[in-house]
Amino acid sequence: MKLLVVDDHLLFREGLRHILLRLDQTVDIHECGTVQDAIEIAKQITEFDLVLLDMQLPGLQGLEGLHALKGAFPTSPITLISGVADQRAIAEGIRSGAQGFVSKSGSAEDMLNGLRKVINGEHHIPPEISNSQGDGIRLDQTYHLTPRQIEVLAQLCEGHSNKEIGRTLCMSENTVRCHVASVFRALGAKSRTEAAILAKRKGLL
Amino acid sequence: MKLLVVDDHLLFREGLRHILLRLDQTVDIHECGTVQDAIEIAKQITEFDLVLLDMQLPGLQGLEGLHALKGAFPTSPITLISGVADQRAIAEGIRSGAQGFVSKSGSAEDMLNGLRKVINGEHHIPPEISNSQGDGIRLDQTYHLTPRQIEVLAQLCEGHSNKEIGRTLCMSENTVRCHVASVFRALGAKSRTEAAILAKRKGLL
DNA sequence: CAAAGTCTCGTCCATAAGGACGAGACGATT
DNA sequence: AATCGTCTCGTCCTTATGGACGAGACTTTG
Repeated sequence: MKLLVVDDHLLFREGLRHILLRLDQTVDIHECGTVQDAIEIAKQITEFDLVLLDMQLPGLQGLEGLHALKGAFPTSPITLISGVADQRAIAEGIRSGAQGFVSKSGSAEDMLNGLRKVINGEHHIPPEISNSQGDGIRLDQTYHLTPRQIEVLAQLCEGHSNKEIGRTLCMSENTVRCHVASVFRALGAKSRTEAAILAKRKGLL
Repeated sequence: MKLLVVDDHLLFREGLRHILLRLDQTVDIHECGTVQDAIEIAKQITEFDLVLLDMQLPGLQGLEGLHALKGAFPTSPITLISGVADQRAIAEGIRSGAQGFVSKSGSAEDMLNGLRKVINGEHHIPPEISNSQGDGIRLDQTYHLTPRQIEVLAQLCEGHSNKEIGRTLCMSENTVRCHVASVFRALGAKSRTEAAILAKRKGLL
């Protein structure tokens, strides 16, 4: 069984290797640190039984990385790994063709069960995430922020003024105000300082 | 030998455990996912030979977490772990009393060498980081803030307005402004959002 | 095609924030 | 006793912030 692990943390890959050995004694584990490296590997090996992709990577990252990887390994099932269980990103990942998702925070058993399902051709999403999408029981607030709002929020979190944000993002100060107001509504913040704190605390960037 | 690993990713902890076993066959590894949990552990076990702290954690995070952990284990050497080698954060961590730093991206051998140094009472900073700062980490920037200024800054970091701060600290809004202005001068901040970020980043509270 | 969402920019207005002064009260230091 | 630092509060002023509208252009979705 051929596996590919794409994660920039060597130590994490080493830990993962120990876990993956419990899938099957004959596993053949290939590793790399970036999507770019994975695409290089694709020139030699065109198919894996499973590709594990970290969502936080240098270079091609998140969903972009997923799309690139799908192009490199069109027939291999891809499972996403992430430290932060961002529901929206996961949902979009599945919609973009990922076969499953496992959390870095979960137990080794949870991970192995999920990966076995994916190898068998099923999909896998941790119940605590799919539940909150199904019943609408949102335990931890998933915020809907548009791309532009996130850019503005990022600048705001650096302590920049509306005028400065407008300059760096090439939009009028009025438009910045508009996005800032939307962000405040979305986060329930009363001031930019509060928004910055919430953004950092909730890991919205 | 008693070790404590504070990292929210169970899988990473499991990987780390395999690495740490190579330090010493008799290691007694304790684990938890947050600084809050670590403080709970401190009620039973007050001293470790080494505490490993991830800098990206939910809840108490970064330097704030480090300060809290220093309080819980005042006599135990603390080594920071991070996926991103942020020189500034590392320098401030060392300045705040951490004994060393190891990168998640490094090899297992690098990590073990670093940890051995820390256990032996030395400091450890990866050469690629200390080099780029020249001949070591400079222990600079000590901000002089009066007690009242710190109280105001703490409220400011909660996202409160001058009026609110005045109410909670029993002083006029004018006096709050005065203290805020002093804090800005002391930190070199241009806005309250920037001051809040700096205060959190430098661990001034 | 139509509807919905996003991004853009504008106006008007009230309030908050921030800078630059002065000044009195209080305690500790010299 | 005199000085220094801190805390307190005030005024005057400019700028920044935030809320509440409308409205056109553009893309995506149904």
